[in-house]
Amino acid sequence: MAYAKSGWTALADATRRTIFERLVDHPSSVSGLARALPVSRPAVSQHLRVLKDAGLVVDAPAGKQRIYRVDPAGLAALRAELDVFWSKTMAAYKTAIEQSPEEPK
Amino acid sequence: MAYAKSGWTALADATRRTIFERLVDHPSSVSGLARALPVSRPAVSQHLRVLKDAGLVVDAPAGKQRIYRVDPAGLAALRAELDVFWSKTMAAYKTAIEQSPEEPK
DNA sequence: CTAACGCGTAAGGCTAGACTTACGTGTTGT
DNA sequence: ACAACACGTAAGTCTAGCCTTACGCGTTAG
Repeated sequence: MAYAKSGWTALADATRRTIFERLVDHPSSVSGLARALPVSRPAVSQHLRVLKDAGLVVDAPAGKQRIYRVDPAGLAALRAELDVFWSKTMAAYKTAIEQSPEEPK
Repeated sequence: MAYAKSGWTALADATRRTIFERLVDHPSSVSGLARALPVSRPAVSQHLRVLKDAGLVVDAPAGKQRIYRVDPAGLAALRAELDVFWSKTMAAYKTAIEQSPEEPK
């Protein structure tokens, strides 16, 4: 399942990262988030849209409200991508100890 | 240690992510990276500056060139931050299942 | 010494996107 | 029924930042 936008892009903005961090702690409604942030409610809606498109959050209607929560699948995808970076880096780091690899090209 | 800019911001841009991915595979010079990318060499320099400020890469002079490589410490910091998200999300996910049984579809 | 290479930085143009206000839709309570 | 609430979206403004060309500094080869 391909996401509309990369999770990296979604978590790039500071405000959006704050929203995500709050959702990590506990699910919230849109206005609940907006009340705790220095931006307007529509701005929060737009941020949530980006996070949703990235697969990082899911939403469910709850009466008049709409509760957003973190989507474990999207977070896992990001984690997997980062782990590839990590393992490759560690592998290169390990081989770099005994010899000094030079890359002229 | 605090970095000038968040690693999330540094990896937000697609071009910068490509540069980082190449450095994950093997250290490179600036022009080496520029040759493989559809942007100019100064653009690569500016991207590397952002990655360096975020603590994700380190550079070392090598003759006329300047070799950039991934900094394991910066990558580990990002990984740690993501792991916090992950563990918190899993904890909330687990209690959500225990308290309210998920209805099968 | 001089020329060429590799790199970083400055200055400017231009697009992406973060934010606002205004409005429309669906839901709940009176 | 109407009114209030929660939310999403449209339209427009404005800033951040990505990319370019032009230039200056250090390093190496001839």
